[in-house]
Amino acid sequence: MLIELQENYGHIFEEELLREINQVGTYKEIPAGTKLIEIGDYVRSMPLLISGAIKIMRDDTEGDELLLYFLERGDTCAMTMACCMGQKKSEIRAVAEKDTRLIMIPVQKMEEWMTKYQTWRSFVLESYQLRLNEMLETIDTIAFLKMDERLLKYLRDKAKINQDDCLETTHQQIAYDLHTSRVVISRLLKALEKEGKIQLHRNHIKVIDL
Amino acid sequence: MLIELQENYGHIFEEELLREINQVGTYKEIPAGTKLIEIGDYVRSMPLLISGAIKIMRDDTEGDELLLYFLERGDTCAMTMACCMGQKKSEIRAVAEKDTRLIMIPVQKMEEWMTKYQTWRSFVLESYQLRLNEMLETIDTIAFLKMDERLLKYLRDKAKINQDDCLETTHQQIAYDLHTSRVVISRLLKALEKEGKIQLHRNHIKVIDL
DNA sequence: AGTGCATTGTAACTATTGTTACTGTAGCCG
DNA sequence: CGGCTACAGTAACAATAGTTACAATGCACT
Repeated sequence: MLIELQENYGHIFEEELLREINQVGTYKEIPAGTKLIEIGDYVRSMPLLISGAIKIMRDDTEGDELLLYFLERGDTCAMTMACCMGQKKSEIRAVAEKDTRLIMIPVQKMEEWMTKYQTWRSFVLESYQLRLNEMLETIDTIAFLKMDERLLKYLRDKAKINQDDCLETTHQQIAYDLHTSRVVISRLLKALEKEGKIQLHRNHIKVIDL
Repeated sequence: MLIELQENYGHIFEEELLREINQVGTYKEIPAGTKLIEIGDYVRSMPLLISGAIKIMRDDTEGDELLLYFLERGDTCAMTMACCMGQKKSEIRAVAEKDTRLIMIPVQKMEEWMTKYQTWRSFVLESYQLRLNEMLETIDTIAFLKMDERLLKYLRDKAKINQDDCLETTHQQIAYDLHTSRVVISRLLKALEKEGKIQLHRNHIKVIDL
């Protein structure tokens, strides 16, 4: 674990903090599709991502859901921090988008380090800033874009996160992420295929030119 | 200024910090309607609200705009902090919703205090958490609610913020805040009036029962 | 090979929201 | 007073998104 820590966080944390993380953190390998946090969960530790990607979703009580953003290597979940510190229930759902490796840090430590390490403070603050900006971008997307543009952006983002032109997903899954219906997605995907931007197959979509 | 500081922030900040704020902060009275921050501005100080309310808007380059949330007494603007710390341009626009009194703190101090005062650290972190949750609520609203429900929520929020059943605004202004067209708002307001929930007048709306 | 299920394609229709266009009216100002 | 402007009411229509219903196809499993 120490080597992976060095590689991914060596440039931002000092030696001593890295050693502490190594001591109290729990290394985990998460297979794609695993649910990490459910809405209403009490969260007692925060993740530091080593590799892979995590999808953060918002759900409401009616079964509506919506993709908020992805977390990647070097990211942590500001929402989770907010929950930990505030002793609140989680407002979001987290699902591994790909096979993911991460280190879990217990809440107590993360508060302790806030006083102890300048670099940790900066990291936490910067994470909040990043997340606020991601949330802004999400708001832009749903407020200002039409469904066809949102779908395009979704496909682009997904291809980038997975570093793969071939997206393994179903129309229904996309519909859930964008909070619309399967039929609408099928319709728009078909239009994109006719424009030559993608190729549709069962259970996967090949990105040609977005 | 010290008295107002005591009243509004006395219970969260220690004496010494209050004195420092009193020294370096600039007290300002802002009349309703004043534009505080425009998108693209470089921000070099953060506000601590004493009284009144500030409306935070998101704009894009096409002239689209959308109300994000209101700031009230005891609040500060996490977006602004994010800008200050990151030396970035503002992503949002801030306009005084009512006559507002606030204290402006220069960036350098706010960073210095992060190391020096435990209470300041907590305040900053808590502000980020509050703002993240406001953003989540905003996302819920635009993603899951229809325009008539969004309008209802808007009227409720506005009445609460202004502590007044009589909202001084125009249909066009509401349309801007909700990012839709004036005609749509007029239509929906008329429906609410028929349901007996509001009374429409020129330049103001009387809230009866929401 | 045949059954069953998940996935996709498509048509037809409805609902919601956005647009255009025109009218009326209140209030301000010369 | 007359004219200007901002605000509000409304109809008619267009565009977008959501819904229902059903057919077709691919794949896993027996």
